[in-house]
Amino acid sequence: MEGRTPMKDDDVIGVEVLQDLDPDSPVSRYRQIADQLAAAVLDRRPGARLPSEYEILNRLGVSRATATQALRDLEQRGLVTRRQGKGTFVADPDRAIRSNRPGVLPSFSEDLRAAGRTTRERVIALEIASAPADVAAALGIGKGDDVWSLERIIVSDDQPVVHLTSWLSCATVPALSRSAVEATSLYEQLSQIEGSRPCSADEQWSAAVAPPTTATVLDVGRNAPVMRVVRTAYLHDERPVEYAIAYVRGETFAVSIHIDAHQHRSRLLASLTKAAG
Amino acid sequence: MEGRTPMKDDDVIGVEVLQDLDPDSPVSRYRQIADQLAAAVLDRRPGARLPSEYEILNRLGVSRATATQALRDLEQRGLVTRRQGKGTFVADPDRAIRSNRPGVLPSFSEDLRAAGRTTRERVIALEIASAPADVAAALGIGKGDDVWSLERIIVSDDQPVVHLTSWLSCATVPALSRSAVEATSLYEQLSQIEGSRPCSADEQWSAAVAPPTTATVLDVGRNAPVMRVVRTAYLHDERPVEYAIAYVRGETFAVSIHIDAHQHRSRLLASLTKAAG
DNA sequence: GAGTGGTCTAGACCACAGC
DNA sequence: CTGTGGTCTAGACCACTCT
Repeated sequence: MEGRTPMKDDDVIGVEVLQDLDPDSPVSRYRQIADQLAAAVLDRRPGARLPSEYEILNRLGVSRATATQALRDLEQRGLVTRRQGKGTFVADPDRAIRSNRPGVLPSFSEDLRAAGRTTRERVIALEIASAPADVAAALGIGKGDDVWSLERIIVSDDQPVVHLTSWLSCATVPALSRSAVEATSLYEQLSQIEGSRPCSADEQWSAAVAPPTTATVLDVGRNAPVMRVVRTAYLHDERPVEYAIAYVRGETFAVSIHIDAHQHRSRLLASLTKAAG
Repeated sequence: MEGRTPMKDDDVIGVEVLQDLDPDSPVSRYRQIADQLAAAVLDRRPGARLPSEYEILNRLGVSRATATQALRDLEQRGLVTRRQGKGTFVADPDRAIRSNRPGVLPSFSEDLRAAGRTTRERVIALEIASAPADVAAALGIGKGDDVWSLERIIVSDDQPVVHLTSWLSCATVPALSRSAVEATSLYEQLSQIEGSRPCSADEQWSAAVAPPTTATVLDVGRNAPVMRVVRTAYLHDERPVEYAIAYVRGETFAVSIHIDAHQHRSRLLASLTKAAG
């Protein structure tokens, strides 16, 4: 329809951004719509308006339920907010969910790049070791079994920010090379080994003092506060594939959480961001 | 089958738990179904099976979309996981979302109680002060404007765990009494003042060393690591109502995050839990 | 093959916001 | 009033899992 209230072009994402759907795509229709809109959202300022459900269904010839599902998908990713009677609008980027790439787990490097920082990874050591008790328990293998032990530093904007050690069962991940990890990333390498792509992860973030070696590597004082992150990553069938302990410079980064009780539902997003103060 | 929890035949939530819906209720049908199932889920062990969509629609006479929406609602709260071809199952409680109570923001006390600990709140000071710059900026008021300053300690299992200071604009919250806050909770009090119920919040968790007064109050050493939490709580119309800075004993509690890339979607839950190690 | 959830259609009525 | 999202119906086809 023509004749909308005069508004800056900047504040509206028109239906024109939507290309016809690919009927042969394995990707569902609502997902194709959502992905197109997600790309458009990135350029826009918070508060910009998205096409309404009816505009989408008229443009693409889908049912309303499909248009609704596309917009709800974006809402769940934290990219937009929806208001009854008003419309769908670009959300505050601080409140976006960590990874928007489907099926891919966010890594520390990704978090940092999402925060607008450069990243570089350096492998300190990659070797086969025998699993300590805590590692064996987390990976569901026997104590003393062979595991890859991978120690890395993530350097961001020329400052060492994360010191992390990962353990992976040699039974699950037969081969791993230092050059490949340095060239791409650990998760990238795992994705290329059939069936060893991590699909979910549990992380625990707590405050701690930097252990001596970490303090040296991160170039902080002996009793410096750090975020201690314990991560277990799982395969599609819930078998653990990676157990990692990371230390993040405490004064530099924080976990941001947004809690939303609108609409009688608690929603919760998180991202690694610059710490306040 | 491998799965982290073995399953018995009797780990089934039958359709019998579902009572007929109240057609006069202002609560939507899918929400009534979800709430009934949520109550049933609490008693069950992870892995227990929920009624299928078809069992629900046959039992209650709703359409399949409504049954689907109920189960998807539970999935978004982190209470269940759904698997194509298999069914819907009770999720690991560690992966549940922080607050399951609709429309209510989780507080530190709630987090601790959810972790199975007792809590007690003690008000150290409640007074009207003039807003410092950072508080004024967060609350969207002028520097020096009148604000409530509320300093509290949360004691859990006879140990001081959280030291927090909240600031609230006197313009938004005209009255506040020490006894009322001690008897219930700050958020409970705010809920009873028309229009001052917090609906959403941003939190930032970072690692820090305990400031001197906090170290004394929490009974930790001078350079002890703590979680520094900065929270801004918002009303329904997005106006800020509370700005708070809290310090949580670092070695005791952690933020747990679960990232799920199943089904081409990143999902993210968080809860305050006991720290590992 | 039977049962499950994933997706989709083509309608419908409602509550809410803004004019 | 119109336009928005919230909810709902009564179907449908599909992909996946298990037997």
